[in-house]
Amino acid sequence: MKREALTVELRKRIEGRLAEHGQRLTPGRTSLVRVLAAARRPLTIPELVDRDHTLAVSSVYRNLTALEAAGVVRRLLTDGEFAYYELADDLTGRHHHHVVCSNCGTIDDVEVSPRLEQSVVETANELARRIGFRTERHLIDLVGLCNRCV
Amino acid sequence: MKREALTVELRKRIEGRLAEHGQRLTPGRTSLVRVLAAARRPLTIPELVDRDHTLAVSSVYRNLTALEAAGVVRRLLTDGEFAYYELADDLTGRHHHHVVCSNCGTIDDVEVSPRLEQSVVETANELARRIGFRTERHLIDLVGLCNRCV
DNA sequence: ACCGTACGTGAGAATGATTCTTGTTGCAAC
DNA sequence: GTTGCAACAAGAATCATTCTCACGTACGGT
Repeated sequence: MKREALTVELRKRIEGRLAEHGQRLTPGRTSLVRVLAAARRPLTIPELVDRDHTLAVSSVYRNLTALEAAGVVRRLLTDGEFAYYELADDLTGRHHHHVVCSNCGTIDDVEVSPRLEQSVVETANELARRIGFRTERHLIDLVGLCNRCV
Repeated sequence: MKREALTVELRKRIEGRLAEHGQRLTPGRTSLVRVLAAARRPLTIPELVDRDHTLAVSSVYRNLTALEAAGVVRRLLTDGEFAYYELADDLTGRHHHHVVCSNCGTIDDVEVSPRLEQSVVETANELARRIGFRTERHLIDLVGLCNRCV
């Protein structure tokens, strides 16, 4: 298995966020971030363990929870049997959404048009006025058939 | 507990969809649809059982699965402990999305601007051309704080 | 450098939402 | 009325996730 080191800058930013929550960037957490960064799409816990057999399942769950609390990773909303995890947008610098295949269940990253993003922001503002909802983030998933399943 | 009958038309359409899948609209299923129609927001299984104590938990799970396969109800993507269910958009005639409170977990229905819907359709078309993904439906969730939790 | 404390770890047990199993009931068609 | 099949209820089984616990390890004060 190829193990590219994280860039120094990325490591520093992650350490900072964990420190704000009184947590450290340990080897196990570093491995998780490395695997997630290499994948470029959300992964399930079994997929994470498959890609790095030094990871212990119980520690993966615990560390993903800690990383999520620190805003380093995000757990996706899914209805499948496994939870999916990915690096936070603001760490990768790639704000993105997902296409979910309703046949094989695979999730892939996609970036969408600025026009769509702008429409979402306008909608969030309108809802704040109308029902007092304060939007923190949004989620756009396109559900359908991937090119392999069509 | 107030039990409004379903409109004759709605009942007919649901019976039709179930029939296409070799299933019947039984009393248990009718109760589920009635409770969901009255709620006007997605409900969890415990909430469903709370609102109609004649429902048996195991039957609720089975019947919701059958109703979902027939396209009568939809199971939402969530990361909480319970699954949420709602009536399908094309039965209620109200295409809508959701605002999810990140504090209390409540999910409410919202309708969004035609401009936003149009942007999503354009994005779906572009993805079909670019990566061969055939979009069947989309999902827009705004995650943040509801007016009670702000 | 040396501890003490607190956090991190990994293996396995416990939890609990969901699904499966079993035996029974009720409708429909002949 | 009887045969066949879907639907039913209750409880057991499943299995992703969380918890427990005993051990290891890094940091801070001295």
